[in-house]
Amino acid sequence: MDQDRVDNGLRRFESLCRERGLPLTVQRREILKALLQRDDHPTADQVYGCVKERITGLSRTTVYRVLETLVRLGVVRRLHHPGTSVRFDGKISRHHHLVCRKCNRVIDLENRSLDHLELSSMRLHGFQVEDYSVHLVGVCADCGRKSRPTS
Amino acid sequence: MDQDRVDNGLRRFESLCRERGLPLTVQRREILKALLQRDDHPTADQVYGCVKERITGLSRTTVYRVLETLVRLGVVRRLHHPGTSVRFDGKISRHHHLVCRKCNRVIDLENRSLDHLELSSMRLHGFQVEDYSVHLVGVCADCGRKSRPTS
DNA sequence: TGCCTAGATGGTAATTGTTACCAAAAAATG
DNA sequence: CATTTTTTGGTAACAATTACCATCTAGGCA
Repeated sequence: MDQDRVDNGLRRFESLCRERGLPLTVQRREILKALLQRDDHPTADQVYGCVKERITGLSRTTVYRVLETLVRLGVVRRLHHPGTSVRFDGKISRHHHLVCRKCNRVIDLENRSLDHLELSSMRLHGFQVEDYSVHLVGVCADCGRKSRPTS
Repeated sequence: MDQDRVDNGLRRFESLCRERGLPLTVQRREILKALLQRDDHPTADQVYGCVKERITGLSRTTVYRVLETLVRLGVVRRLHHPGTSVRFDGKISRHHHLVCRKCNRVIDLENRSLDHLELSSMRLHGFQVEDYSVHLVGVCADCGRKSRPTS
């Protein structure tokens, strides 16, 4: 867990709220904090699971709504894993994903050489690229170990 | 629509079925054919919608099951769009995706310069990469036009 | 060709993830 | 503080997907 990322994220969130006149609620702050403190990509339900201990009476509906708000503010990313449900990621700096086709796990990958792809010369039919990420699909270490026991 | 892709896909599917002792059913063949004939990424329900006309009494459940089987065989890809439900793609050659963050549309992008990223030097923590794709996130031509009417 | 068996299909019911709705509660503003 | 606006909580609705089981079909064999 990276305390700086947590602090910066919260600060950025607070100033964005003031800018747009959005009330700063306990729920929004705690849900964002929980996301920033994690290194994985929890589902809405997993977020609910870990935040409800800090906010008594927290509703699942609120979690969905707040996550949506945070995405709109640009402080959280929505991810679409091969598993099932939508996932959320508090890390908004450019990073890529290792996707295991066996267990469906998605692991973050930070890699400088993938961060600077040359896109300018591409014919994109009027599509304006704002960001990108590379999805590497394959077999993760755990699953690879399982399928070939001794080699 | 690319007749070669359809034919090749069906042939590959049939030999894979024989290899693994999977029965060659009408439903499997028609569902795969429908996917190969399309250029977009339909949901299970959209596949159901266009195949049920050719197979009377086709069940939605079967569509889900067959799509799963086709993915396992490797003749169809499962995609996870920002929209909601899972989508399926009969094109299994390497290609990339333009993802519009406004309308959630996903457009295929074929681009040679993205097809040969240098991955060998990467530290992947034991992850074995089999394939990859680049997701370009931004605003599609239609949505861009809407938000800035005259410029 | 017709029978047999494993495996696939159809249809309904159950489950899961997500959204709609509205009354009650909490922020912001002056 | 009082007011106004927005959010929250909770339930009900909804949509996508899966479980289950009786029926049916493809493929192998006599």
